[in-house]
Amino acid sequence: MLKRRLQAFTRLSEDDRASIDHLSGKCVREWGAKRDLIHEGDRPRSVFVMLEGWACRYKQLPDGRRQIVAFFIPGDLCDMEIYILKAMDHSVGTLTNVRAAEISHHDFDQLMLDHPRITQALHWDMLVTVAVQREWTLNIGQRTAYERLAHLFCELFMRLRTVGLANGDTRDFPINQTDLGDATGLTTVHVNRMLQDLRRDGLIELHNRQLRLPNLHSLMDAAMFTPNYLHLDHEGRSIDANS
Amino acid sequence: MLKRRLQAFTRLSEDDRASIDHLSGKCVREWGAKRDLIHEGDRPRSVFVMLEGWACRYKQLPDGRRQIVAFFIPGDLCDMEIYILKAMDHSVGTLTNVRAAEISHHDFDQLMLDHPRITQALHWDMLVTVAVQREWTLNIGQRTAYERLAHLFCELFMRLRTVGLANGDTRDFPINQTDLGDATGLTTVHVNRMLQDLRRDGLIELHNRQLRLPNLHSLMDAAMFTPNYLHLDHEGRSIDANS
DNA sequence: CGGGTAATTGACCCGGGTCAACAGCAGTGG
DNA sequence: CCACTGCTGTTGACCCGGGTCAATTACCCG
Repeated sequence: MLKRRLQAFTRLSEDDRASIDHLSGKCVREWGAKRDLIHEGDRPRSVFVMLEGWACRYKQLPDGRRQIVAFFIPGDLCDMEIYILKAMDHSVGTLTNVRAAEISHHDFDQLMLDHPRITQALHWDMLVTVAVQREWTLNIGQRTAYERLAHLFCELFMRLRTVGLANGDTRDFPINQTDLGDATGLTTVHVNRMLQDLRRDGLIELHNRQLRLPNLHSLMDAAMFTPNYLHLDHEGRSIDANS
Repeated sequence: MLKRRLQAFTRLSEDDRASIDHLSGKCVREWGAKRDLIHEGDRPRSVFVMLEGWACRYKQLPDGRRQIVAFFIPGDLCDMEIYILKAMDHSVGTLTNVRAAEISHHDFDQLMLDHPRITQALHWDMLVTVAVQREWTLNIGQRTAYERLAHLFCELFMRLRTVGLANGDTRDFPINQTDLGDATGLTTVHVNRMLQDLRRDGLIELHNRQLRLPNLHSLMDAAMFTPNYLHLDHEGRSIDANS
């Protein structure tokens, strides 16, 4: 999956891909839902490559208010960068059961030294991560509740496709309404109501942890979504319309 | 200023500092207030080092709603990273008159090649930028209007200090209420009212583009501000209480 | 069948938005 | 020196998107 994700940016050699596979299989661990992989204040340790399940970065205020600031889906890297820093400024927690590969800093550094194209792809990955964070700031700061949710669905829909977790116009989407609320700065109750509106308008279908977007174009319009900030317009990109 | 900022992270050699000074003086340009240095959709060009004045990154929705996603103050770098990407996903505009040094990618790459400590410091800078972006997401997503503004003041207050733009407990603060609103996801009217509340509570004094924080500790409490996400706890950090 | 999590609903409320007018003040030109 | 313009800050009246609280329903899953 990581392979797949990086190849959205650049072509990797056989050798590059083999190295990624090797590291991704070296130390695989599992977590249940709602566990912390690492907590704010901890010293950053290893790098994780998400293999299965969903996780998130989140921050919390002293009184308990919680903001999810990013979602991790399979193929995503957690915190590769952070290891220069002394302490985590946020937590990473699972949302579902998660399988992930833990990679030591040493192995990770070595990977980058040996594979310049991977290094470049990782740099791209970091830039995209920041771009997404900026888009979230816009999303929460300016869009209405209805638009925010629509936008989030568009984004995740596209991201899931680029790592191959696509099935026509539907995707596994194992996120509950509380987490959607924490990600969009809304309450569960209001998320529920807006989902109903989105359903009524024929823009989403969401049952049994399955998300179907029957009319992606209209949804994008409603969300004022443009995929430019995901920066998928690169040589290695596999352009396959809807799979 | 850039020097100063990077030295918050690591000690630079005489030579490092000289090179930064050299590049920062090489091609200095000026802009009036409310001009765009670069606009969403443009191909990223050079790197800018802010020398004087304030600028911001912002994004806009098709209907005109505008979100400032970051402030640039002297010493900040704009878009050093972006040049791998094909098109800007946001704009950079001035808020006041601005003087900045424009550095070509070539010169910039060369600087990094020749000065590993600078490279590392720039990497740190990028990580801090993302961390700030995450904090903004939390700020807008979870804090109330009053808290949001309080938090913004704390953050900028500290950042201004680390680049030496400090004068006891007061700082130049040339930002109008509209921009404060665009940065916090609030309307001008409401910003105005919350500023009045903050003044009434003795937490801020803001006249004539001068910000004084007579009781920083209480303001931080009110904002639930912790400076951890600025990651200033490094070897090179100049620990000077309040200057 | 029981217990736990997630989704849904209704009644009510409030933080913050909207709209529109007005005041203060610096700059500019006559 | 003054009228004019434009920007920024301020105020008041009113409204609405979204929050709060609390109860209820639908699902799992063992």
